[in-house]
Amino acid sequence: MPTGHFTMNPELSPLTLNRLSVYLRALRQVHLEGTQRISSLELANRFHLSAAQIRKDLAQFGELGIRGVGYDVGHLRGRLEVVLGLQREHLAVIVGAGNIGSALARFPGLNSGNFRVVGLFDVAPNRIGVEVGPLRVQPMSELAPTVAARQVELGILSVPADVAQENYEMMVRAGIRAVLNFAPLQLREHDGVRIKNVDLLIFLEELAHFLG
Amino acid sequence: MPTGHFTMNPELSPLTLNRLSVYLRALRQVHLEGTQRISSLELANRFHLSAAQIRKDLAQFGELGIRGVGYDVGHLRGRLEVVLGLQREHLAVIVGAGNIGSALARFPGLNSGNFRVVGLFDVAPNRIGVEVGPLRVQPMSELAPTVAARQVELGILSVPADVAQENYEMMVRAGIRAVLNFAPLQLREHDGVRIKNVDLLIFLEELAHFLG
DNA sequence: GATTGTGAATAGATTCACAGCT
DNA sequence: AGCTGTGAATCTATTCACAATC
Repeated sequence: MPTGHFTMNPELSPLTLNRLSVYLRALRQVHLEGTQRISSLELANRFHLSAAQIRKDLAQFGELGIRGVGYDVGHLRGRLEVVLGLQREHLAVIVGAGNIGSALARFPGLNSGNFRVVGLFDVAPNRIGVEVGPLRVQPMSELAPTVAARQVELGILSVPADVAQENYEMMVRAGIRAVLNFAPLQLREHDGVRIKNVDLLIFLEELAHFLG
Repeated sequence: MPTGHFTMNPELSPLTLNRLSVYLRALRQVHLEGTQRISSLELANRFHLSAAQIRKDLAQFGELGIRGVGYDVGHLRGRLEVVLGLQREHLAVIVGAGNIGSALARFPGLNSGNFRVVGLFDVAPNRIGVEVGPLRVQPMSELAPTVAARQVELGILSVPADVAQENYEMMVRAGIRAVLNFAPLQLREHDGVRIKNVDLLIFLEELAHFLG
């Protein structure tokens, strides 16, 4: 299987990227069950996806499947992990030790496999030092040193909206490379420091629309 | 019928719906600042949106703006609130009083304005009765009575993946109308009980892709 | 003069359907 | 015989550009 080309990102659309994550999750489950091979149709049926779309999505990374047979689960899984940048562990810090930040610090999903939270920061003096799951809340002054020392790539921003922009800027200056933003506002993005917004109210509002 | 046409949902696409929420948030902010009128261009510039798209999105609800002038902020805001089903308060319950569920129960954003959490449920006997913000954790047996008595419409599902489907089914049977799902799996959706998935790991995976 | 609302143009995403491998 | 990979067709979304309106 010639895997020479496409080491450069072929500029995936957000929709495709999202689906690749879904495929990866499905493949990991199938892999755990011991299945060696799976066809696009089986995958589609089991996980309510579109077989044609699975093939189109995957085909852009070369010929990953075997015609007449299907996909090798382990191989495809590995390939998607590389595409999604999950072949190694990524370190993250959380800024904002309120409800959401503290919950995330304790959330096992964020501390197993591909991601690990190595710091939890807050401005409030009365929060500093408090133990939250495996972490202790640290003052903001320790953000930049931590990021530099441990080569932290990801920042999780869980502060109130009115201080979110300045906290984002601090993350940028500290050397963070990408930010997951829980504050309900549109941050002004700095070059090279990508933002992914997670706005719980917007999710609820979308549901509310269907309630009429 | 007070507002004539389009009381029936004109079947908005998820992308449009998402943007309408963003517009509403922007308008609320502008409204608070006391601004009476705003043009699509001003809105676009301030919030990094596309003016043409704002106009196209809004135009499907009739002629909401005034040519040569712009949009009346208060009127447009009200209109979007109706479209998004936010003209009244929606009650919600949380099933799963773990990290995420407890954080959401305490999250002020979910308890002000258009949404109110009126119940927090869990199976674990040692969690029952624990105070979490304004709520006490209740046993699952009280879910259906609560939903029925208070006409709860929204369910927030924050349980582990392996019990998510059965807890979703319980919500459906209890009479919940729409579910925000934090469990990392694809639920089998029942007719009329819409699901919105919020998968934190998928968000991180999308960011990881850009870290290479 | 300014700004909306909109048809036409463009770009993008999904589905179809089948040639080409195994 | 079965399933992938893919060009063509379709569907959807976005942007353009300007006539209609204030």
